[in-house]
Amino acid sequence: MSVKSAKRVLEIFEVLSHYQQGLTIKEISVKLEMPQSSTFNLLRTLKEEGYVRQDLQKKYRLGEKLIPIGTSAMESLDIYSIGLPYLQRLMESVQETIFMAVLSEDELVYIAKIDTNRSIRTTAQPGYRKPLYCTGLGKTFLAFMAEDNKNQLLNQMELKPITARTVIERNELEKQLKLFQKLGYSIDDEENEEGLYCLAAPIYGSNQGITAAISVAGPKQRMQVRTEMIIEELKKTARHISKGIGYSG
Amino acid sequence: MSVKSAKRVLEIFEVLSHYQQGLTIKEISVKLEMPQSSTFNLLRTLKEEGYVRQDLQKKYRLGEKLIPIGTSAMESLDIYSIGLPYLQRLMESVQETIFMAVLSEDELVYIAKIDTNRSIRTTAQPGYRKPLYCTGLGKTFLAFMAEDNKNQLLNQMELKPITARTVIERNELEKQLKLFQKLGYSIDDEENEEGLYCLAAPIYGSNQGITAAISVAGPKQRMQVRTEMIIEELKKTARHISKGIGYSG
DNA sequence: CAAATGAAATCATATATATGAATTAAAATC
DNA sequence: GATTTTAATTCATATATATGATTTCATTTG
Repeated sequence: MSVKSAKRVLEIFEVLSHYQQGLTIKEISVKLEMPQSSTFNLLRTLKEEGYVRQDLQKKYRLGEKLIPIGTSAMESLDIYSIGLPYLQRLMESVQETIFMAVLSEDELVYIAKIDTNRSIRTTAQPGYRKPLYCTGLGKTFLAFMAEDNKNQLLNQMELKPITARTVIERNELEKQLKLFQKLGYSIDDEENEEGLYCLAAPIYGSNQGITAAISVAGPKQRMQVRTEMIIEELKKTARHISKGIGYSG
Repeated sequence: MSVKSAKRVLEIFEVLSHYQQGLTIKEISVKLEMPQSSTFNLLRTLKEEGYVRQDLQKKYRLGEKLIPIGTSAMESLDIYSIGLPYLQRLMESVQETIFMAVLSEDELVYIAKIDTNRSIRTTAQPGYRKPLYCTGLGKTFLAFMAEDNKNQLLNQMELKPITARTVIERNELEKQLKLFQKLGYSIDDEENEEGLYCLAAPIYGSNQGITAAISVAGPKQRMQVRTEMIIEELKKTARHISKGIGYSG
């Protein structure tokens, strides 16, 4: 049996993370379907400990204690410290922005972004979440994870259009995933941000499964004239990092 | 009354954030002085929800769910989004690294770092914690917070030497704080990192108290030849941000 | 390979928490 | 500024959880 109030604490964190402008007790209790009095007690505890705070309008927001906890969670990933130096070198050789992400339930979480001096506009940042179906990194997870895991995720996934090019047909998406599997890398052709073209590859860990994904992202045109070279460097880097974190396949 | 298992969840997060290499159930239960069976139940719940995970050696570590939560906590601070553009301009005018931090219990938490192209070596990063007594930002909090609050913090604070110049005498520290109060800014002269000189100033919020602190950090020599100009820009920026977040003093 | 350590799981019951109802406080509306 | 609406808080008790003891299983260490 799971501990009810422990689970509720997590649910409160989760919902508050989606409402950075804060929520009232009522709003939280309605959204999480729990009695106001219980919500009140939990929030009081969390507030006492600095894990939530109340803003000027008395609305509850996430507290500052969670900031170093999140950073620490990121750094406790072996892939993080082992991967960074490789990503730096990848950036230098391809001269485009590099991302690394891990899977968190049905979303990806960015854990690194290596900027170039010729910077690009992108909403992705370390610590941000994005859906799987519309990003190069996300499609990499889907393409290279276990078949049944993939199907389970796809079944509960809503394919909302983000840009004009977002793939919103499940069949089309599955066809792509099969292709990526064969190619050993994934492509995101402005499916998530206008003008942004990404190439992404899987990183495997000691459990022999996909553990993370890395990508090279840049303006479509600049990327396309060097696709071959970028893919080669990308896949090489992914192999090196995989080996570095214990993959032996 | 606070909710026991909710509080324990937070204690688990806290202790795991200090042991990025992971802890066993036993270690956690000993450190937090709670029964193993209770610890087991809580960890099972946290693991089910992705807030902790077990590494290859089965040790518990913070889970990936906490990463976006921490980022969101940072962004939910009004000072964050309001302050950043000002910090960017400050960096451009002084051409040194800029930091911003908030207070979290008895520590400071960095929430921004604006790099220059002439970069410096520093261990400080957004999301990291540092003690108050040995940093420019920390001493700013101590100097500009309410007197009784300061004394309470100083009483429970151990002044460990970090570098050769760290102030480890309480009297000496209090003398400094009084001086900083008068000056309107604080100085960290290699007290936390060799070679690093910082000037820091308080940011006040709508509650009329210190809400955050910002600093300019750079190599001692480079900083000292321009101290006056830097202090002027620093204080100007702090005033602007304070006004921006609702200070009316 | 024996011994020790640690993890996982189960259980009955003492203890802590969650709950709905009631009360108070705050905000919105007339 | 009275009235209504909505949110926050308190409280007694039904309900859920935490606990220590115990067992099993797995892994590590000597």
